[in-house]
Amino acid sequence: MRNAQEDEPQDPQLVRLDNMLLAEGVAGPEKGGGAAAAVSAATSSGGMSPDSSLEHSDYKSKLSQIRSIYHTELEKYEQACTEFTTHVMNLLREQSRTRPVTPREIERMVAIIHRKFSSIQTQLKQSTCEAVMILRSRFLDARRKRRNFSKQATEVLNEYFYSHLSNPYPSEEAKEELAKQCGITVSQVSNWFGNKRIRYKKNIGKFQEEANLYAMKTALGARQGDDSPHTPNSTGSGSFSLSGSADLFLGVPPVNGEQSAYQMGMQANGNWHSRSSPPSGASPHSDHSDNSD
DNA sequence: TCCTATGATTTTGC
DNA sequence: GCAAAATCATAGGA
Repeated sequence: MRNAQEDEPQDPQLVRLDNMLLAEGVAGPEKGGGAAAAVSAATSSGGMSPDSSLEHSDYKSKLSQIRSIYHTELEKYEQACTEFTTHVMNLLREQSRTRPVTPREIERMVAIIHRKFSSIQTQLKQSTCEAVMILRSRFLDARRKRRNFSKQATEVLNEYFYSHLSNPYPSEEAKEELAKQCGITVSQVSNWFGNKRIRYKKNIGKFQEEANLYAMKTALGARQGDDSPHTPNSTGSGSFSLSGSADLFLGVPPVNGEQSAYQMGMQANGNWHSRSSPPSGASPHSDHSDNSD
C-alpha cells in the first residue's frame, strides 16, 4: 500500500480504447468523423455504391445511439464513484474520532476507489469499442446489400458485351476502363461479364432483342464515326472500343437464338473461345467451329 | 405478395 | 487464378 504510488503510468490498453473511441466519435466532442471515415473506406474499397447516404445515416444514427449509451453509463459510473468516495470519506472522518486518520490515508483510500471504478470504466469502454466494431463490420460488410447498377452503366457494359460477342472476355485494361466509365469496381465488371455470359448462353432467345438493339446502336455509332479518319479496330479481348467493331448480328435475322449465337463466335458446344478452347485450329473443336453455316 | 431480374458469392473444374 | 455453373439474396415491378 505504502509503495503504491498514485502517479502510475497509464494503461496502454486504456489509451488504445480511448483513442479508438475518440477516432470513432464516441468519446470527445460529437462529430461525423467515424461514420464519414467508414463511408469513405467502404466507397474506396468498392464495396459500397456512392449513393449510400441511406446506409450512411443509418450508421450515424446507430453510432450516436452507442455514443449516448456510453455517455450515460460513464456519467453513472462517475456519479457512483463520487458518491462512494464521499461515503468512504465520511466513514474515515467518523473513524478519526476513535483513531488517528492521516490525510495521506484518506488520499490513498480515494486513489484505490478511483482505481476500482476506472477498471469498471475500462470494461465499459471495451464493450463500447466492441459494439462499434460490430456496427462497423455490419455496415462495411453489406455484401448482399445489392444495388442495381445505373442505367448508363448497364448500357456501357451491354454495349461492350454485344460488340464483342464473339469473344466477350474483356482484358484487364478494358475492365478497368469499363469500371471507370460505369463507376463500379473491376471485380464488379468481372462479375457482370460472368453473369452475362452464362445467362446469355442459357437463354439466347431471350437476349436476341437486346442484342439486336445494341447491334443497331453500334452500327449507327460506327457509321457516324466513318466521317472521321478511321482508326483500325481490333477485335477480341484486348481491344476497348465501344463504338467500334460490331462483330455482330448485322444482317443476321434473329430467327433462332442458337443459330445466330453460333454465328457470333460461340462454338458448337455452346462455349466461347475461351482460354481452355482457343479459336485456332489447335482447338479440339476446330472441326466444328469452321462449320458454322 | 409473388415473380423476375440481377449483383454477389460459392463450388467446381481446368 | 480464371471461368463456368449453381446458388443466394435482394431490388423492383405487377
